[in-house]
Amino acid sequence: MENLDNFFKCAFTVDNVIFGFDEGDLKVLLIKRGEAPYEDMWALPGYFVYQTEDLDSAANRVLAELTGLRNVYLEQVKAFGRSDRHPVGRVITIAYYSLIKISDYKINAASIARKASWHSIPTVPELAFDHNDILTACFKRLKRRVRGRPIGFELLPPKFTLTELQHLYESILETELDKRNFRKKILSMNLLVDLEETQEGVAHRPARLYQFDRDKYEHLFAKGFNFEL
Amino acid sequence: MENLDNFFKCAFTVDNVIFGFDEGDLKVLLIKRGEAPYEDMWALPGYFVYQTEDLDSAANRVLAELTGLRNVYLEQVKAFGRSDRHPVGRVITIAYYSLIKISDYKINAASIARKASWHSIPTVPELAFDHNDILTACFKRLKRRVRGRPIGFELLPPKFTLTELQHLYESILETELDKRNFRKKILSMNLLVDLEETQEGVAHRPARLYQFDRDKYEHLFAKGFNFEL
DNA sequence: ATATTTAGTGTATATTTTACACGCTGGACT
DNA sequence: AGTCCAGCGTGTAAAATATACACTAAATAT
Repeated sequence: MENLDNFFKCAFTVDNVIFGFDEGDLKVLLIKRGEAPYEDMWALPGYFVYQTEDLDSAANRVLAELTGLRNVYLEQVKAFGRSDRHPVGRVITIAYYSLIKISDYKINAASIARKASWHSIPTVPELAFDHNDILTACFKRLKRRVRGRPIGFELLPPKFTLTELQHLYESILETELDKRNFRKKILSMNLLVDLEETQEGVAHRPARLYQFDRDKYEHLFAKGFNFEL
Repeated sequence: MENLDNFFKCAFTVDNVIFGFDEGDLKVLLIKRGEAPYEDMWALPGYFVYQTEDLDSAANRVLAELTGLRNVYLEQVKAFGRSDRHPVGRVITIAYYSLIKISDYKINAASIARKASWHSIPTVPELAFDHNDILTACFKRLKRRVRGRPIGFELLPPKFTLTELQHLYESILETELDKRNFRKKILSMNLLVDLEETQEGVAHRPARLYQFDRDKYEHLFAKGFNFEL
């Protein structure tokens, strides 16, 4: 460890599975590759880690470049490093996933240039490199995490209905939930503020709007409270 | 991604948190550094990943070199890559933890040369590099994993008593468990074979010995069964 | 024989999870 | 104005699970 004998020309990248939720569906942002290898295939957004850059910063950078968003939920999942995973050289990638409010996603020059678009999770096509493996690992992590941390709200607009929240959980957990039991449980945590407003412009009885009380959660969490759905 | 512009001289290593269980205590195998940086400090066993080597293979290699053991439980946790984490150059490390039966640990030339020794988790000293962070992350992962997968058995000899098993869980979860409830739960899964043997040479009523039925677990798991303690 | 140490066992209570159906409310349509 | 439609909002009983708890049994040591 004390010398440079074992340093060689190699690279590491970060790949970021960017999740969004829209039209009752969990989606992931993919980009169309414009060059070999894997030209014209869909791939996860990723880029090289600069020499003096922390991994988390690199992941945030990739996210900001593509979506214009900062300070969003971002979590490292693991490293992927099969020695043959990249045809050009030895490239290890560190996989992250992030959760964004799809309505905040800003189409910018980079996202146009890289032909970014949203794909429903259940119908993601074959991806470049080992990106299907990476996506699977990140989705699995999200599935686990969402039950023990109140991160689902990262995917919803600030005001949401309980039905929207339920559909979000159903998409992520890939299961159906009972409406009454879901509401009982989520409301019993007292982390949602009833805004005493209702939806507008819907062709049926409008639902109440709620907001997640982050401060209250942080406070309870510090005292040992555990979110659990 | 298509060219080598972003390749630079760097390195990646694997660091392996090797857990063992002995005398009712969860332990970790540390080595005493023989050279700068961090000379004479305790550190996690780790080494460079060779240019054509998979990450998992490298982690297994580190483990085998030090302990002589192969085919043991090994799980990647995450990458650590603060740009200043290594004083000599840019070194990203991939953290693994492994679970071994401490009685199988073979003291060999490498472990003598690297001055390897076991340390109780609660009293681990300050470590080189960011190795305390790595240890913490791996321990946390183990804590979560051990409740949802039957991996605790990896740390015990093939024949064990229920009290030993309970103490193992107590060390990992850092909590006390109720003897009757623990037994009820673990036995109700029907994954333990009662060997109809008892301990020998103990100065008290000898306990029954059990064995984990791995085949049965695999079979049940394939059918959707979930271990849960 | 008796003291010491750890093994092994069951029940009652509290808590959590699950299953389940109908009236309400607003807009859309005619 | 009346009716239709779609999705909202609500409570209870039964089942399953988790928790709390204390004594007798079996071996060695003295």
